[in-house]
Amino acid sequence: MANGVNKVILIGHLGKDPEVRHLEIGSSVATFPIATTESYLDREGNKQSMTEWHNIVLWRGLAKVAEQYLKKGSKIYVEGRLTSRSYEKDGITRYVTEVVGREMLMLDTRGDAHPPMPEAEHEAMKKSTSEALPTAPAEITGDDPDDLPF
Amino acid sequence: MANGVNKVILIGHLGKDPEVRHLEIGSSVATFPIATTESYLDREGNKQSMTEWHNIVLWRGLAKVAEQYLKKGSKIYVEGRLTSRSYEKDGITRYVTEVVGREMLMLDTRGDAHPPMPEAEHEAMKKSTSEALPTAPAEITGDDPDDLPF
Amino acid sequence: MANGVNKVILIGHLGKDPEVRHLEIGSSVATFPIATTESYLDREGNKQSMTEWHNIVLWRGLAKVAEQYLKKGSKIYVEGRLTSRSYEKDGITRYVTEVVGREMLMLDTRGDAHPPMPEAEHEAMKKSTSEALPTAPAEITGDDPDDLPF
Amino acid sequence: MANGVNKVILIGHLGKDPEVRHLEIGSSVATFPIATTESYLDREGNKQSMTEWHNIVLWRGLAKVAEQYLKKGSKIYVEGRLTSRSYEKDGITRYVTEVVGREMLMLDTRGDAHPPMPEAEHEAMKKSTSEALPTAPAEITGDDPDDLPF
DNA sequence: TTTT
DNA sequence: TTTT
Repeated sequence: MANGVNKVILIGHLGKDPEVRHLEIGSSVATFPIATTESYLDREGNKQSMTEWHNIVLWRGLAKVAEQYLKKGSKIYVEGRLTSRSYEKDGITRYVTEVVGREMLMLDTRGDAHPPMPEAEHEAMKKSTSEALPTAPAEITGDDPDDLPF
Repeated sequence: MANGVNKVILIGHLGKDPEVRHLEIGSSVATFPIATTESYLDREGNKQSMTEWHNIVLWRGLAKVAEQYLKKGSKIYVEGRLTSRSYEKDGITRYVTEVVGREMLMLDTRGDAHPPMPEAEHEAMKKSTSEALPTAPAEITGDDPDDLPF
Repeated sequence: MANGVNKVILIGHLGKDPEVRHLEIGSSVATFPIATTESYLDREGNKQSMTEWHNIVLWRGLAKVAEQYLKKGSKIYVEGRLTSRSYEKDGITRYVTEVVGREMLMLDTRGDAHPPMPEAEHEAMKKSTSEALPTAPAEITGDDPDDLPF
Repeated sequence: MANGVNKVILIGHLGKDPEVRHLEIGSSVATFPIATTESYLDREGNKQSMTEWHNIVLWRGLAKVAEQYLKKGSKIYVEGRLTSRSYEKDGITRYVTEVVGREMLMLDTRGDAHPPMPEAEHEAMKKSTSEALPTAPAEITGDDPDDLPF
């Protein structure tokens, strides 16, 4: 039952170029690691930093943006959900935890090429018509159910 | 340009019953205040608490859930976006800041009636078909563009 | 370099009672799994749900609250950071991803006992003295202004 | 009762240079507006964007960083809490909603000067000593363990 | 291994 | 009043 919340928010740098796979279905998926580094001062007042690595998975539109615009070193914001899965390797069950991105922002202000349109996960928001009503919602919806590969 | 993030996460209690309006278009909107209370110990070790009031706005499916299941005192989780708007009253321009909810969870564990189905903003997630691939995305998409009034 | 963000927000239920260890240093640590369940409707309109399991780690004050008040089935909100670590087992390097909680809220509205004081991670908030100033900050600080490095 | 959550996460650009006040107490406060812009495609496939303006308030160390490094146009990440307050002006009670920042990150990758040390709100993190234990916490604490009430 |  |  939807009585749960599963939300991850990260800002970090890609540790590698994205690996992108184009699926028969017409969908795409990009995977890459990002490092998030938080700094602090230790007891002696020395600067310390904590770096964590995260496996990021982006689907569809976000995968395509990743393929075209992200590379090792790129700085991004990702909002998504935590997932874990297991797989067999050498007869041993191994576990991987990944962050599946729902939103992604590129944070490099370099004069690089830019995506034609910022992306939420293969989605486009609709124009709202709220007039004198309370603030209209920021819908994020699909334009056409047919472009949803599921 | 979609280089921005605007996210609010609240857990609090309704200060009043929701006011719900059913719009001609077939859509609905619910508004109500919630109080979020954070506690802390002051310098003397006394317990202090900080309460803030927030104007919540829910549209469509979430408005209907609010109408049916929320009332003064209900405890909820809301994730949404901050918006501000102005209006004239007595010849004076006034400003209101509201939180437009994208997701809402009811947190009362009382034996009350429950919504038939948890709601993201008038949306239903689609079944994903990811097989042996990296963790599949948790899509939140509209089932039918026609039920979107904007 | 503190140019990173690493934030996780979860609402879910404990899959087991917390395991608590009291360390020589006088500190405590509690660990337990929680399940977050998100629901959605698939293409055929059937209800589907996605459950993910997360390893939660709570330190100090939060560990003590967990020890006293949490048990299998308890519903909680946790805000924290994602961390991964490796360990050897049977000559194989294994990886674990955990969520180290910075804030925790108990969400059970049952008539159970409650913690005497809500806890942020071994912190107490200060009374603020802001009067006619912009909204006072919700400080989370140590007890002694002298240990504030700015 | 700490049964509440009040969290705001924004990424946007400063609309003006920060206004900084240095208080007698030795503290500082910076205020400035930021715009968050989210983009989307409307039904006709035209690009639309939604911009919201937010009043940001930063205290102490964060105020000093703002004073030194932020200016009109700067891009930042802010995590904080929503607050509202009222004031009288021309005999009329007016309301303001502000976001009091707990964490701030500068997101400009321009070759500008950088703050000596990233800042959380007047806090310094401790070096953790967790070794063979579960992932150590990313403490944000005062400098003196004795001021930890647990 | 949780919950509705 | 910002930015791309």
